[in-house]
Amino acid sequence: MNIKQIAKAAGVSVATVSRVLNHPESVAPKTRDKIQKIIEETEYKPNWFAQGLNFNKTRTIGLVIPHILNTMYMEIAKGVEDVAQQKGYITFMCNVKKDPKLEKNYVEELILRRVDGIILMFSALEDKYINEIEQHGISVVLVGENKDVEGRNTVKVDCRLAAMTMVGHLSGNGHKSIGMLYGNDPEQESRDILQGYRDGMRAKKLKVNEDYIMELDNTIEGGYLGAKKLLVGQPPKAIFTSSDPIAYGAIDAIKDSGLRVPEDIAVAGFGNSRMSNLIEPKLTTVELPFHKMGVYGARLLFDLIEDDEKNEEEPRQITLQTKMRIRKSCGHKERIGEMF
Amino acid sequence: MNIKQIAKAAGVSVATVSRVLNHPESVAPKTRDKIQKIIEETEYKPNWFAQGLNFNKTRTIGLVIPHILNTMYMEIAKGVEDVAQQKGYITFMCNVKKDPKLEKNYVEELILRRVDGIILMFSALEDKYINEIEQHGISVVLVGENKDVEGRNTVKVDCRLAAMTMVGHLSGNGHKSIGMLYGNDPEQESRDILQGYRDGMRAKKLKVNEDYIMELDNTIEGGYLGAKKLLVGQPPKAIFTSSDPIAYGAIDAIKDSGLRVPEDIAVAGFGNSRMSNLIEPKLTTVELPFHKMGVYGARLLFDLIEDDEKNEEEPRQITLQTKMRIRKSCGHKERIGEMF
DNA sequence: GTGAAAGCGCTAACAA
DNA sequence: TTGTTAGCGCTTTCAC
Repeated sequence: MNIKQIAKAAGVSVATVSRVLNHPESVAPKTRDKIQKIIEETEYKPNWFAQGLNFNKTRTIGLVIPHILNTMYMEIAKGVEDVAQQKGYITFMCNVKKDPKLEKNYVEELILRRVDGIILMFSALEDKYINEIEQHGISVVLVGENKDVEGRNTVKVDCRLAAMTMVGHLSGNGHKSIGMLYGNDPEQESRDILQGYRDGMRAKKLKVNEDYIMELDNTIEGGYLGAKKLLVGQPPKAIFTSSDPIAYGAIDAIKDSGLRVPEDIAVAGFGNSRMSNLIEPKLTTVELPFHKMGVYGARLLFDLIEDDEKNEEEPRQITLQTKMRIRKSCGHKERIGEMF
Repeated sequence: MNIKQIAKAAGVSVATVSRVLNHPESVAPKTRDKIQKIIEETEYKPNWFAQGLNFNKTRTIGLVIPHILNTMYMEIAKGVEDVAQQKGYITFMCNVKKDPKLEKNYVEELILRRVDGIILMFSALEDKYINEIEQHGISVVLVGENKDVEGRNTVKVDCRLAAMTMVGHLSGNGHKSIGMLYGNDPEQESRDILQGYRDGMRAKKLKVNEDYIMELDNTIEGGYLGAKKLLVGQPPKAIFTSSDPIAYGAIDAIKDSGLRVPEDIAVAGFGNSRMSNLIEPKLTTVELPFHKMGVYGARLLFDLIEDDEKNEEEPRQITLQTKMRIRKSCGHKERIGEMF
């Protein structure tokens, strides 16, 4: 079923049908009704390619996700998708599996498919490459990027401050020697957390023992192995980790060594993933506003897409704040439940 | 940059450029090389809409996901995407949030965008509607659907058998009164598990106490509340649940009541989600081959897409088997670790 | 081996 | 208010 057949059936020209589709007010009510009726009856839908060829708009956005099996990322994705859907856009979710080459491939596909905008989540893409995307007339928003990118639209979280606060909290619980297990990924975020840890220690005038700082895989296994190393000799009284999975691994390792959490060693994580109040003991952690990041990122993107002038304006950098989730694992003296 | 400019730069007609793109062997090597060089230099990429208008193929598939925050679904999605990506296809992941109306909307968008095929995961779509999709020349594969659909290409899991086996295992551990908490969703799967439970009880000649069977929300909270109800009066010695989250909730409830798992009440789940070997006690559960479901589903779909004859053949129904994950929560007498 | 031109389905400028 | 037609960028048939 194409526009020609509709026109024929209605006894009008294709132009009139096209008008009914795009500027219905410019068609005589009688003609319009007649055509609309036929369109409904036949369930005619304009050919998407033909429309694209004329409009060069697709009502489609691309969302580049580091890894779809990671619920944190998917919460951001949901935020993006919630907004997109409400706007009547459809979203290409690309699982780049933390592979920069794959990410590039996907972005090229997105450009090819003429998406109206792209949201890059914790992207590994070089700056000049992002420029290339924009040269194709595609708006770009970076979400969850903590790198100091200038001249870009970004949504980020102040991880350094969050880490500082958590160290302050651990110190407030009486812990003086605090170890730090941080992941190698997402790179910038981990670095910021590490920096926050150092800043927090300094703020509380605590001595940083470099042997207590360890870089490892951002996985449960990574946390397990890292904590095991920390446990030989004189372990710290508290361990702060740059992600919840690392904390789970650490807790497992501590238990396996016959020690108790938090009595012997306190643990605090970062991310507030779903299971953090399921494990024993429930995990004290930093809650990141994942869904919100997606929502804000998407709104920013649609602002750019729908309002061309916005593209000329100064890029916006939105910074979101975190929340502390005080549970049992950090050895808080009064169990006050969850703190907001 | 378009084909005309390339043609001009090479001093040939657009037809020749098009030939180099689509049937390079039909062009004189000298001309071909020259054109190819220009194409590379200019990084020319054919306009996707124009190509679509001619080919009516998009190298794109649609994947309809019940909910992207559920890791199980995303594991299936990853399986699909792994295959798609390897085939050079890009995947539209649609998060339908278990809303049939939204699902329909999304499918319509996919049809509009002329995807080459659609994979429906635990779909709520009516049969006649799936027929409509196929009438648009789009191949459809159902994944994770246990409903008895005839004449469709499907990949499913034998949940009934898995549930039977698990009941057998619990019985083998000496439990005679076994309760069943089953979710209301995914509908068919839950029903199959319930059926497997009944069949398993019968096979072991155990009496089914209808008060021990309860339908509830497939969430941690649902499991918690359901188990609480079971705990008043004379509770069963073992609880089997139709999903891991329900089991987590149940374990939490049992602990909260001052009872121990598995000493007082054993628990077994279904699904083997990530955290099931993190919680205390580690959860005995049924592992579903999620990733495999996605891979097989995608392969089936690409068979249909790439080989038109296959569409005429008898639809294929692939049934995958599950694995038992025996851990601590079921009170297995000899702690043999995980059984495969 | 290559070019001219028709056609894919649609939109919009221009004419009537 | 409506119709005619060029054009969007490409593929392919038909001549040469």
